[in-house]
Amino acid sequence: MSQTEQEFKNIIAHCKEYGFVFPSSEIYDGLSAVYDYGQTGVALKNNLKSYWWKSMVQLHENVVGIDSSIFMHPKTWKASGHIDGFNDPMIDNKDSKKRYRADVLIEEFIGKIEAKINKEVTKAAKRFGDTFDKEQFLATNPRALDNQKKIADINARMKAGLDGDLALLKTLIEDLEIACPVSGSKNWTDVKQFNLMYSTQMNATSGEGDDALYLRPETAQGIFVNYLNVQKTGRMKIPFGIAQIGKAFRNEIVARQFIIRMKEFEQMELQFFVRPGTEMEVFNYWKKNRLDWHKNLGINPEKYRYHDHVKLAHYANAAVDIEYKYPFGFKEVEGIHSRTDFDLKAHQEHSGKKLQYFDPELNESYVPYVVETSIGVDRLFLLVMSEALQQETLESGDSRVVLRLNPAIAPYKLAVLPLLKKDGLPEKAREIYNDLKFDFECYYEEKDAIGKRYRRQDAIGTPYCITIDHDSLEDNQVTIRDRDTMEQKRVPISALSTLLHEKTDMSGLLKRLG
RNA sequence: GCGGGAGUAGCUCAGCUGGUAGAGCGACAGCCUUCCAAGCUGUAGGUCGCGAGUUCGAACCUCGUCUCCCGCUCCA
Repeated sequence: MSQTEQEFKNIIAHCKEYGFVFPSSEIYDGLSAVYDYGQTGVALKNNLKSYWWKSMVQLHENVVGIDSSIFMHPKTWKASGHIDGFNDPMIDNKDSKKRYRADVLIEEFIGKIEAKINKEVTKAAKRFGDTFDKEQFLATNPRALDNQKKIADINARMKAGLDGDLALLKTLIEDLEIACPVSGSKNWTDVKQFNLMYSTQMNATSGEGDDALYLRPETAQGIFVNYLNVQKTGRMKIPFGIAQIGKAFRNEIVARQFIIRMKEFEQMELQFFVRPGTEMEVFNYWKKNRLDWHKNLGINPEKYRYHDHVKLAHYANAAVDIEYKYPFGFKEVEGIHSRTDFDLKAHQEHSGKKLQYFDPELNESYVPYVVETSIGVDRLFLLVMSEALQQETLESGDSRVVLRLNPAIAPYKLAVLPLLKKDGLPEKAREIYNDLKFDFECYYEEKDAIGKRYRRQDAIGTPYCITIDHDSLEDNQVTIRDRDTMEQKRVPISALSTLLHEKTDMSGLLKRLG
């Protein structure tokens, strides 16, 4: 096993052992590509979400948040293109074990016939010279006519297949004698429909038909359909943004690599509405802003890179990914897309409702352009764990495992530890705990030797431990121990609150964003 | 879905050519301890993934099945 594989396994093991992430329904052997967050995991995750939400909504006066439903009107997904784009008929070649989209195979075949026709046209054009009339040639040449008829036939049959009967697609592929580009064989499996969206139904009594509902495959559409509601009720002026954090569901054919690709996952998305023509400027703003946000967490900047999309999705005119170097290589953690007016226009058409904005400066109405930033919470979580989890060797020769989380996102801000479990130390410690718990996530622990307790806190990333000893009873001071340096110093109990606020508050992290 | 690997205590694993389960760490309770995984005593926890078969007898052999991990498409 390579070192990076080992590193990755360590992270997964650590996540489970210290209550960050568990396989879903583990007592039933787990559920593939579904995970649960445990007691420490949920705290870290909530803090990450809070960091994002505050940096978006609280720090931008022209950004507001919403929380839309997972269920949406079925037409939403028709408009967004997910019905067409997320339902693929797939076919496997039994020899090469490769999987193809059946419609793509057939379209490639059609492409070949079209190439033949074009060849004929070029040949004829050469022969006839200037007098050549392409339209007339196509309408009269027997071979060209024959090929055009073939294409029409294939298209008709493919449409019939795509509209319902998948067996027709297989027959078509067999009739056309399409071979696998890899193995060259014509040994195909049956065509199967892969629905990347999970479906359920609206009514308790029926199972199909017009009642079909989908679990949203992205949170973005919930923002688009609410764009006018928010704009009007919030009296928002372009440019403005709507932020949302929520679950999304995708039935990935291959979903793996721990929480990198899950069937149920969480997204944090901002859709930013702008005047057409200004989108690139805004795109570049968010491109920089988002990477700065990541770096501000204290993540090694060298582990980040941008990945500009060359091939753009149908809805985008610019796209960039922020990638992080996970133990198994660079992977996308966040995407920034300039989506043009694709989504709003589509919803306008499908709903029949105008989704325009009247721009008082221009004195005209238009459908705004959208710049989106979309980050996977779970990927961010794994990123942070990968970055923070460190094993270090101490001067004494011992090793310790320490989770160097930024204090603002750590599950616990401090642990309150009586040095001994007697002589009134626990009572004094409880007193301090009960005082601080209103402002900070505190962990109280009196079992085992103090060193052991320190290490346990290191493993879950608690930035500070305070220890109450006999002197504390007299002088009202405690020892505060720093997770990263392991240094200790004596501070008055009365000074703890101020010190901890300063070191662990989210506002400190946000202020550094500027 | 296909190919490859693997399922034994909370974790890491041992368990020989079949004789009804062990270690280390961890957990819990107690004792002792004045600051970095110390020591001592005790306790809990496993129908060996599940189901059949072979056998006097299966963690081990055979078949089936489930799940996880790694590769093949796409993406947050």
